[in-house]
Amino acid sequence: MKRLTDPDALLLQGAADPTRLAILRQLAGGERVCACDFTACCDVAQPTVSHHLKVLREAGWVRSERQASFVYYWLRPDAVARFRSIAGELAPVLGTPQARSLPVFQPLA
Amino acid sequence: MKRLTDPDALLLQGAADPTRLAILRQLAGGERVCACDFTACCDVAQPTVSHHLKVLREAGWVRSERQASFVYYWLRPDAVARFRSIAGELAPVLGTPQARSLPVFQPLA
DNA sequence: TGACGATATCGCATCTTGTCAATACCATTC
DNA sequence: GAATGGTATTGACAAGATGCGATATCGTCA
Repeated sequence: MKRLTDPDALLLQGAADPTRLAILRQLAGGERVCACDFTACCDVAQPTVSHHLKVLREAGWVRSERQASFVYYWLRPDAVARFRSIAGELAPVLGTPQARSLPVFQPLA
Repeated sequence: MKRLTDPDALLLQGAADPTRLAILRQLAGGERVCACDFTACCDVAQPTVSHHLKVLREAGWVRSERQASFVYYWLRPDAVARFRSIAGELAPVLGTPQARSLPVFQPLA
């Protein structure tokens, strides 16, 4: 398989899994979420959650911090910004109604 | 692997490859691009390009049309809109103007 | 210190993906 | 029809991804 040297592809690969996307969505509010709270929503075992969190960390999506015996995760704003930037790059027709109504990053409009 | 029943995860999976991301970027202008033009930019063999184009089509990213002996591909605006919508979902509070001045995204930093 | 709960890592089985050579398919031209 | 050039499909393989049980590690509390 081709090496994922492109950090953008790595970022996208990080989000391109149902479990990880669910994790990201649960983090989308901006608050810190305990690792123990992902096990419920994702319907996978604890080691699997831990694995996906590691993938997300290595892809640059999240940071984590230990507090007592719990580990809290939160979204990295720069990762979200990069993701929105990629979305902006791919926009061919900037005049589509959907695109205009979205609160997205528009470089130099 | 968990089934990619989530169409959003499928869309992200479609873009989560260096070759496919390069293809998408080449289509970002909005014009139709001949399949023969991807072989050069992507540094992969012709069957590989054809395979990736099929993946992109099945993920909903592109449409294609045959003209004479050439096949032209173009981006689906609704796919781009959906992608930007996902980006919007993931954005926490994240002040928009800040996104433009963020340093280069470094996953492992 | 020992027990306990939360999280990470290891090891393994299984499935999926990326790649290309060979080949088939399609449209055009001779 | 035969030849040609562009594109898609097939088949095979290596590498990677996903999942979980078992186990290790970490922090807290008694």
